[in-house]
Amino acid sequence: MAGELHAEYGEKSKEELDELRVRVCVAGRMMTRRVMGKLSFAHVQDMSGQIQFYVGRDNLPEGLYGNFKKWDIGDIIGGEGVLVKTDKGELSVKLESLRLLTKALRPLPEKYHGIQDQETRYRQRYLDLIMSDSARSTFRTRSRIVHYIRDFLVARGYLEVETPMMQVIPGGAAARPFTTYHNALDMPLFLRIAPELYLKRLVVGGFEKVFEINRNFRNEGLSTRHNPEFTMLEFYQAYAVYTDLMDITEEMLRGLAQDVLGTTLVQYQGDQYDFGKPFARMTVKESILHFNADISAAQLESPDSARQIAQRLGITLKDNWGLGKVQIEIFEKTVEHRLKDPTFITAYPTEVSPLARRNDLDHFVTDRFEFFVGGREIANGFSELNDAEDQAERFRQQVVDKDAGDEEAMFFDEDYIVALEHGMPPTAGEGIGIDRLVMLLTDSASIRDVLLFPHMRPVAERQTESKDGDIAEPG
RNA sequence: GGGCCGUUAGCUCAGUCGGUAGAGCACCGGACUUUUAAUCCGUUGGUCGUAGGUUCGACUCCUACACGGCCCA
Repeated sequence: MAGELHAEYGEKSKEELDELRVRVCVAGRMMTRRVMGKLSFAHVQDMSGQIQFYVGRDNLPEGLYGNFKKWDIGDIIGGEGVLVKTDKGELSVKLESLRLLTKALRPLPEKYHGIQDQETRYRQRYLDLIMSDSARSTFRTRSRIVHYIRDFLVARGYLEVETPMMQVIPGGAAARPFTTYHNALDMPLFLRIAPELYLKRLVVGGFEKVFEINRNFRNEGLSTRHNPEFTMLEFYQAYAVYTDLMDITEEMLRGLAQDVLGTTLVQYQGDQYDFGKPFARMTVKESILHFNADISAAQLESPDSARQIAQRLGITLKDNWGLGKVQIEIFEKTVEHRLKDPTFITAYPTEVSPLARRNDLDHFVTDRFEFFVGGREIANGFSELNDAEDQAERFRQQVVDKDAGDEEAMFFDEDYIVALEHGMPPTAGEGIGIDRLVMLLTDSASIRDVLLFPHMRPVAERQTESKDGDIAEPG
């Protein structure tokens, strides 16, 4: 592999290499070619990097050099020869044999500027990967992030599991699902919006530490932060509370940044966030007061004045919204985008947390947190609601909201209630959006830059596609 | 859903006041035994996103639509 050759022999001098006579065999895509009569140079790229081929006519079998000159940039070629240093000091393979392995029928993008068109980069990702170091690097980093998280959890005794992607009742989040249909069973099915309720069934079953890294599907618009399918980590731990998960999250993200970036200083879109320092922690209410000097605690706790504040902020209120929902709207409007440094926000209203356990001292809020960095939500976790009767009541409220027109409200999941009735130990669980985490750690502005194949609207059908004789033009 | 910007050769981009389209790279032919976006000479390459409209004449002006990007909800 090209990269390995550079690592092992890159520092050797011309003379040392001549003495060693290292024979190598390298294959890859021809990225550049410089023909100077009877001698040519070409760069060949494989997964590990590039290496230069030194192609001399007189070193190759009769006639081969003439063929080589006919091949194109983009062709896949394989060569065998000895390692040398050129006069300019570049490690190269002085070829003694050379083969065309795969012919490229279409040319590569322009070599100097690369692909400038975002659309081409997304629609033809293979070209982006051929041409762009930074694209390759982003997806390597993504893989490394997922591996780190998996190792981190497995090392702490969590069991990796897979739960249904197709669900009879989509649950575990507030979102519109995709629907599909099972012909043999003659019934509708939903692509999952979250694995949460299944993972908690596993905790009921005695798998006390479980996690899943997999795709969720939400039927929403597309944006620089939203793709219809995206990757989520969810993990659950019995006999833990939400503050335990905050500690684990902090440890994991700090170690992750160190592993992936080599530092705990995260550079994102011109800003820098220090994952080495303890993460800030404050409640929803505290954060609203902190960022809104003109709002008092008393105003925030009175339904009437809270609604007035929301209206003043331009929030369109709905009649069935309670105080908790109004507070969260104020939070999202005035606080969320300002949470630049790593921050845990806690004490989310029960009204907007239908799966979270109520706080023992204040039933208005739950033992829940969300984690923010760079003004974006990265994680959401809480002590799980394991009281079957309370959960049933919360589902009933969701159904009321759904009937009132809230398409993101949850369904009543009777089967899940039955599971809870069998007894779920006190448990804390958390979800982390992998794509947003990858964006953060790869300094990517759009979620499309961290998805190999982001969802794109199909290009319009070409009318000129079939021109074989369906319309007879007068000759 | 709203606003702004973009769509011209395979790729990256120019295109003046409305007068039938240019460059570099790639491709094709030629020269060249130490190049690094190699260089030099020559050639080839176009439904100007789509459909209408205005005009003697539209890449250019107008309208609608498609796709994409960014911002906002």
